[in-house]
Amino acid sequence: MATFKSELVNTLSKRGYLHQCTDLEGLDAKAATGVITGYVGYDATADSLHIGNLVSIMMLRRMQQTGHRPIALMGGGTTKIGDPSGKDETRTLLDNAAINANIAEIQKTFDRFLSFGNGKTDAVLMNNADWLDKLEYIPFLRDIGRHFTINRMLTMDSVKLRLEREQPLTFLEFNYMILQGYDFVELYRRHGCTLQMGGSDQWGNIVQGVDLGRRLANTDLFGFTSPLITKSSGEKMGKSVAGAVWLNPKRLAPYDYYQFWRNTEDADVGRFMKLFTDMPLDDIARYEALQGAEINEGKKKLAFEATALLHGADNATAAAETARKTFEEGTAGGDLPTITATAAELTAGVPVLDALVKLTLAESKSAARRLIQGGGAKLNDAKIDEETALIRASDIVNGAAKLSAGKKRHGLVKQA
RNA sequence: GGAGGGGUGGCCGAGCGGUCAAUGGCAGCAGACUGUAAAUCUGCCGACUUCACGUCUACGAAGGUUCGAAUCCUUCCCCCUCCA
Repeated sequence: MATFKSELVNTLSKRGYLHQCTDLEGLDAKAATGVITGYVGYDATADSLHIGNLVSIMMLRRMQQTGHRPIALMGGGTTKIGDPSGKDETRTLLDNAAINANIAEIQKTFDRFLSFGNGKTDAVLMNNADWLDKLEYIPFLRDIGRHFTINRMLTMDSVKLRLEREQPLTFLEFNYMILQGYDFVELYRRHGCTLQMGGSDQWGNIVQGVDLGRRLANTDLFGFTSPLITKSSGEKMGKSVAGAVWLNPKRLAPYDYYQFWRNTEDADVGRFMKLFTDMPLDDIARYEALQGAEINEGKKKLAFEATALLHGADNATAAAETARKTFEEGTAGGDLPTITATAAELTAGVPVLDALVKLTLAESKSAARRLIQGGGAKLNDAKIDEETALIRASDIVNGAAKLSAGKKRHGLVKQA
């Protein structure tokens, strides 16, 4: 692997973030001699970012770690349009209040990965609604629209694929890339931002911004994309036993986040350590050398480090301890989902079916029945054979009865 | 505006008067094997309950024909292609 002059490009390259760059040598040279301001844009369509955003968040973190200034750009304005990339359907549009509420939540996530402030390398959070909302149609068309040709836009994957698949693409969405390109120039003007990063699916949009910078501001901007991170088995990342892998703890508990990483495929451990933790490369190399069941040690380390970054070391420790008790001791860890029952309810017996549903171990009572019929439900690690089984006071051992759906999903029933 | 084609369960996609809650694939859940891995094999996979080939809700929407429709007819909505 080539060695670069700048710590930034070196790090990005060695840790596996590099997919494409508009001018890698140019970026490297610039980063070697001064502070670069770079940004990544994020949708505000939900109140939480998810695992798919994490690579780019880490890229911003790497920028700061190597002495540069990251900008997290919230798409308060572009969210009102909807990015057509990779989608066949027009997104539901959100109103201002919902978007702003989402941004407030997402900001908390960035606080964990970046240090914000007014210093030279302090991170900045921007919202493109600040300039996009004020745009006037005719002046915008004349100043910006003139630099975009339909011919070119039609060749962009986001547009081309939609058209090839004979799916409708509204004019509204067609404008998305123009606005994203304009964002880049706006950030350049306001903050001297010269680098836009993103996932490989953003390449087209990013290049448009780089071009626009040349035409509009006569300056050289840089674009940098990361590869699409998939599991070694070829699947997309992004499912935990609890559903989507959200970064907001309100949506996904630290314990479940830990478990997501704990269940990483063997072949991915080293790669994910480089991307998603701050572990030194030589440390990672030692874990990569492990074989067979020993790889589990690497997965624990990965899970701990990744969880500690997002949720703090305390939460990571608690999650690791719960996982250890649950899977290695076979007892019940404190971080598992919990419901309570009164003494009277326990005397009468709490139906297992209800408890499974309440603990979200089953989606419905019917699903709970099927789970039991399929032999996947356990009470205190003993298979439940009867759908009518009850949880009684005598099932509460050490303060809780453990209900399980399969080997990995557990919940506790405690006495109120 | 004209002429064709199409809207089916989370997705893709069969069905084209009964045996259809609807073939198949993907995704998902569980079991076996394991190392809380992958691969593989097996079962489940609309909801509800008294678990039973029971009830309810479903094949764009609303009506109609029929003993009986996702399948036929009418009107409406939406999408695609070609023409103007």
